[in-house]
Amino acid sequence: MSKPINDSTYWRDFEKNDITHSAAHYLMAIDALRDEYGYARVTDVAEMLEVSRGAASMSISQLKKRGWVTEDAHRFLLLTEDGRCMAQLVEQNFRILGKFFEEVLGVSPETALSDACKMEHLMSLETGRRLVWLMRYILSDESRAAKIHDVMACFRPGCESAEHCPLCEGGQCLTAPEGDCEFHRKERRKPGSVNS
Amino acid sequence: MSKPINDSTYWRDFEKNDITHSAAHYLMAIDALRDEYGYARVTDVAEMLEVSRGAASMSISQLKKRGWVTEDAHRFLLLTEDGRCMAQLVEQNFRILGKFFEEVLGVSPETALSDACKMEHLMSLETGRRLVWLMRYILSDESRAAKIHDVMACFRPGCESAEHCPLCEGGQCLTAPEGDCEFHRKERRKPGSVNS
DNA sequence: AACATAAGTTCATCATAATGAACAAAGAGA
DNA sequence: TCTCTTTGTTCATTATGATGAACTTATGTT
Repeated sequence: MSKPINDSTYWRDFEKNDITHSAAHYLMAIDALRDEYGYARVTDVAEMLEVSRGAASMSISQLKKRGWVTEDAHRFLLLTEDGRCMAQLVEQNFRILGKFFEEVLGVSPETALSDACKMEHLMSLETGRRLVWLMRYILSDESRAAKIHDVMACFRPGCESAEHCPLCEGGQCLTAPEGDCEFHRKERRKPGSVNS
Repeated sequence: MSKPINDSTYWRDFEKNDITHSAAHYLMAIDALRDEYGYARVTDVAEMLEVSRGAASMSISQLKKRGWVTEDAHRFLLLTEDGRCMAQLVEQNFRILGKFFEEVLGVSPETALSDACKMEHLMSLETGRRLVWLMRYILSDESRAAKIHDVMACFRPGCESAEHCPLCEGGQCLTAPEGDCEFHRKERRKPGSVNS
């Protein structure tokens, strides 16, 4: 088994992640509600996330057991130090990924935010910080930023459009073959999709 | 609700993703096994992924129902056109993210591969293609690549070490506050971790 | 033919995360 | 006080994805 992709030392990391997508959004909802209204109740969280009150109640009681959520003097929901830490980490990752996808890669805001939201709780602190470092470098110089934007503006999917590809030459080609499967047909039907 | 992070139009996209992390690895395992040995059976897949035969059997029967897996003339597992398409897409995303994290951001191989593996099935085709485009630009010129590597080599977490931060000035600071919570304490204990 | 091993499926069980219905408790108004 | 609404919890159910045990159905070997 030479291919590392199914290496059992990490393909199950997904399950052992510090926080689930769902839990992250419950924490962020409590944070956002307290920010906006000064308090957060089970019903408010349920409404914000558009889940049933039952689901919110059960999920939040799990978060309490994990020590991420408590109640304040008025019995309103409150993030603990650990809970706020997790929420901020995930929110930060969301902003980092969203900004990178949209402002550096030039992905449509729709797709950028959707992708960022899916990946936000899975990116490690180290990777997130380094991505910020890269963005800070790229965007710190006007002409450098402009050059990147120019390059990304004439983005075309596929290898053919590139005169010279340092990626393919250095190993495996990283351009997905445009197959005639269900997925690519759906992709081509998308409004505003960029396809060769 | 001005914050888009909990916007219900996309926080549930996570559940509605085309493929689950688990399903992606079953497909990739079948692909890898056929590549290496010319055939793939339920037991081989179970062994490769280190799951029980029962789990593999049930998961694979789901993949058959979805039309991603069939059997060949010898009753060995075989990816359909759609199945191979999904597998290749996810593998491509894994390679793209892994290469980006490791070779551009300078993340440790361990973390780079773990992060890539978690995110591989969630990155859209558009974002993946654009990330390849960016990498091709960055790595196509020797001095440009060297400059990026220099910049990333002197990476330090936190804002303080940067003289000038175009990210913070343009909006919200993207550097996660170094809180004293369970998560950051664990992070600091990691061997080889980069912390201020 | 008889027996052992290998391969694959099915079942009971568990965990997460959702729904909707039922129910309990707390407040508000006539 | 009685009633109605809001709030929150619990329960039965569903779906996914895992385990381990039991079981069936090959495939060999002597």
